[in-house]
Amino acid sequence: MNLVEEIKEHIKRSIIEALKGCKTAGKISYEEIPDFVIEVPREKEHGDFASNIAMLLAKPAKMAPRLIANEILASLDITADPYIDKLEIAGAGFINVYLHNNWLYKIPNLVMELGEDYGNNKNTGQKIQVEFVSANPTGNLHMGNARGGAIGDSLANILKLAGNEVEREFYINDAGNQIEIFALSLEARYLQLTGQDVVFPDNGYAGQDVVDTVKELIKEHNDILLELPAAERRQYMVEYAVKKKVSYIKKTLEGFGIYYDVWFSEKTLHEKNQIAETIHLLTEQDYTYESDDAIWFKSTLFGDEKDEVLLRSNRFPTYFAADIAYHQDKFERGFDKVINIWGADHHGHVARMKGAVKALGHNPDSLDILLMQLVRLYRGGNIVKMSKRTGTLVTLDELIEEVGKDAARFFFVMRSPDSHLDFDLELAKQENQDNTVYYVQYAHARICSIFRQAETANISLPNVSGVKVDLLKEAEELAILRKIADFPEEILIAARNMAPQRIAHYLLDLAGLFHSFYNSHRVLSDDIELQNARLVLMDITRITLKNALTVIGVSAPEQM
RNA sequence: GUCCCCGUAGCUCAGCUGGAUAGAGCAACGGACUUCUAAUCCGUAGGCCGGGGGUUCGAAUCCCUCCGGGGACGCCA
Repeated sequence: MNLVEEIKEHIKRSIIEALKGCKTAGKISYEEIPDFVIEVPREKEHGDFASNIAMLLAKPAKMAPRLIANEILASLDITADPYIDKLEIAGAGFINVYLHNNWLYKIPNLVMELGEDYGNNKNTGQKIQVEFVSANPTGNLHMGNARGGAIGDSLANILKLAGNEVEREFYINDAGNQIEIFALSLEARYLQLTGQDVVFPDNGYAGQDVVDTVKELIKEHNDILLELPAAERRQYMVEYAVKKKVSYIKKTLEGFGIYYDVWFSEKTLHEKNQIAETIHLLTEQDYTYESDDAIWFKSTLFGDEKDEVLLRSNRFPTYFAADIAYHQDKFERGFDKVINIWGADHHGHVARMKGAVKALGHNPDSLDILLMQLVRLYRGGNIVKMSKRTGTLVTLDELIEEVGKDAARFFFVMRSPDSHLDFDLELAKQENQDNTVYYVQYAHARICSIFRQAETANISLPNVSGVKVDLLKEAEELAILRKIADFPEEILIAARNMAPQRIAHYLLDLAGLFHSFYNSHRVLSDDIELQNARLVLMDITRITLKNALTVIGVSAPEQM
């Protein structure tokens, strides 16, 4: 249920009706009605909504915008209109729409009725998959994964509220080159730990966590390892380590409030021969060729700068080949839209991935890739170079430990995915007190406190149906109602633009309006009817804050 | 060299499908607690939206170009 959208549609329909009337009467001549908007003006003095129709129609109708607006208003009868109170022409030809306040008084009932579902929009029938984080199971999660996690999970929540069926998926890169290197790293550590003098591979995973994993392995299964031939031992170790890493990743992400529907193993693509089949499909369409002993995809046909290797000269598939097979699998599973959250360092991969999707006969627009700029980590003003291979990184676990889940998620999601992010851990810790997430959480806690206070005085939340909500006439009260009314619309915009940061900013706005209200008016008072109306206002504010916080994975504490 | 992202208040960043007088937090300055949590509020100050050109009735927003910062360009993933 989205009241704002409903009213916008109502205004739009009314204007279109009026225009048609004008055309029939010969007052305005036009071929087609341009795609105009009903928007919320920045300035409150410009009404509740405004439309730009007259300006857009000026050229085709060969008429001054203000004259067009005049004609529209003249043929628009609003005397019995359920929402519109007043219309006026302003500026270059804007039509400003003023509503009766009564539409805002529908909000309390609506929010109370929907509760935690408030914010939900009507079903689109679309099935969307969001794939995010998908970190290699060869090491710990780092800051970039943390940002991807915060953005991906929030976006999935937003898309759900926007009326879509949503699935979250984690792609486990448990095959290919880096797994080979991982295996060699494990083996080297194993041999070192059992007293042999071996050189650690140059490009190996040097992190302490690899050593720890091997130590655990030795402790649990050394008897098996001793018996196995080298190649089988390596295989055994890597399977053990990947399993450990995946379960660690899962646990850490759950600690960050992220739960996946599907954990998809790259290895299964190899095992089920899906990569070969996909390459075969491309070859059938004549999109591949052989050169230098390798098999290439003609990605230049799809706007890429150069062709890409699918099968190396050693006949091992590249990561790209596996990824094409993976996307083929996704589309075969029937998603209307597939969204990937990638680090910006993968941007070169976008054009050829879309090309491959198109080559396979799918609409490339049904694949959306949200590129997220990388996180640079600082500690006390000094940049920290992060590398899994050298083992110098700050893990997501450490981040949660140092900064806290709520602050970290809010921080990541507050900024646009497009913006480069410098994260100074020292600063984040120091700023803990001033962190904006607490401003929002405090608003929620304060409302809960009012209800605790009420309870000690034996005052309880009245049933909304018996409450005179039209007693809420103060500017601060109306502003809160208006903001709450906007929530479902805000979800739609955030979904359309894949912009989770909008929800964080919405929360700051709503919390700010609440704090202003709190400082100028009292909820609990001798005026029982007004008190009841305000208790309802507080409760729907609390519900909306909580729902929006839930969207971005931040908790709504009852006390602080 | 080619491609991607960014450049908005002292700092960190918002700004929707182009819309009317440019927004928030922090920092600065001045105020507000006998009353539901002062982790709050109210007020003041702070801007050539990197520069230039173009499209448009209208540009922070779209296009071109230049400057500055970051990143990607492998039979790695």
